[in-house]
Amino acid sequence: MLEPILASKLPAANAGRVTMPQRTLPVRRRRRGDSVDWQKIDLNLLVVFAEIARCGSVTEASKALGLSQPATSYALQRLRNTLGDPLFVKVGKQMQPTARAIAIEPVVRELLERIQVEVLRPGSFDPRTLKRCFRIAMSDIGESYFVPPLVRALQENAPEMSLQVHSISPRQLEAALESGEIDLALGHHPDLVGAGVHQQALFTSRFVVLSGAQSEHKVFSIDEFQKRPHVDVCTPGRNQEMIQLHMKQLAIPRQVQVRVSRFLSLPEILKGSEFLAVVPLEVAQYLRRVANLGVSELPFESPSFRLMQHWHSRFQDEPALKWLREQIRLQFGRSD
DNA sequence: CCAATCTGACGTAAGTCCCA
DNA sequence: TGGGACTTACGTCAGATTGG
Repeated sequence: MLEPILASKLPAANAGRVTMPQRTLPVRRRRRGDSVDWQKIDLNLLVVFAEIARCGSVTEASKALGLSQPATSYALQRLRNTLGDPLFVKVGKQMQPTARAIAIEPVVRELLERIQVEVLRPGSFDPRTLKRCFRIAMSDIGESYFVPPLVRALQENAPEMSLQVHSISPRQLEAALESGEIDLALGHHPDLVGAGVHQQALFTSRFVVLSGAQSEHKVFSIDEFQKRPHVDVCTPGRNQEMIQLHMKQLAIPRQVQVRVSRFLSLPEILKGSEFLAVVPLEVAQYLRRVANLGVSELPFESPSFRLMQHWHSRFQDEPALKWLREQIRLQFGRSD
């Protein structure tokens, strides 16, 4: 049995019932260099810890855990002895976490999550039967390019899974990946290089000129490119900024007469007009297919950019997301 | 192999503390 | 002062270990 935390051997006259000790529990301190006694640590204690931290109450935690309140309290006592810290102290009606509890809570949560995903679930993953909704962030045109092949792959291999596309500004992407609001971000996101973010390059792309008539398959001279009126697409993504900056650096002035926020606005503006638009190759190919627009090379060397898939390390090993990333790599990945 | 013993977790009952 | 919340002693039980 564990040593009782409190010196509570009672006088016989007290008939076995204890006088309550001081509120501040004299927890046995673990000395630096003490080795952990693995025989005393029990993962269930971490589950109890996480639940008390979540509820701020031993009683509420015990209800959530399906234990009696004393059993939960006893579990907390064992964890206190193991870690050498009170972990929670009663402040008013709440059990407030100590500094140590605040420090270890995210670690404990991540551990429990990983155990659930990597230890308890593996082997049970079957894309044919798993019901899951994948949440992917991409641009409007990204939706048109990435989603159709992805939906076909899902229908073929994972009929129970569904897809939700989110439009999230580049600045909020990292937080959305970290919180699990989205599972994956697809596109050109050079800023998305946070410590916890993993990435995989799918392919390299470049910019081309989109014009109103499909017959217009020529290479524009720099003069004509500059003379014709332009439509600029100002999407929240980074690649439009990149090409606009590139042309500025090359000192290629253009007459930008229209600025729009979506690629999908281009067909109606370009059709039958003199307007030109500089867009990524995949966007141009898509719009040529659906709207009979003309696609030409730029009259100067185009900068290139890489289309990637990004995800957070928290979900690096989740089987369903591993499977999804592999499907995306198979569908869109190509060595350039 | 089986009975005795040990160990540890849980529930009950009850004491204490704190706040409204 | 009563009620809610936490803690502890003690009894019980189940699983592990030990010894014949």
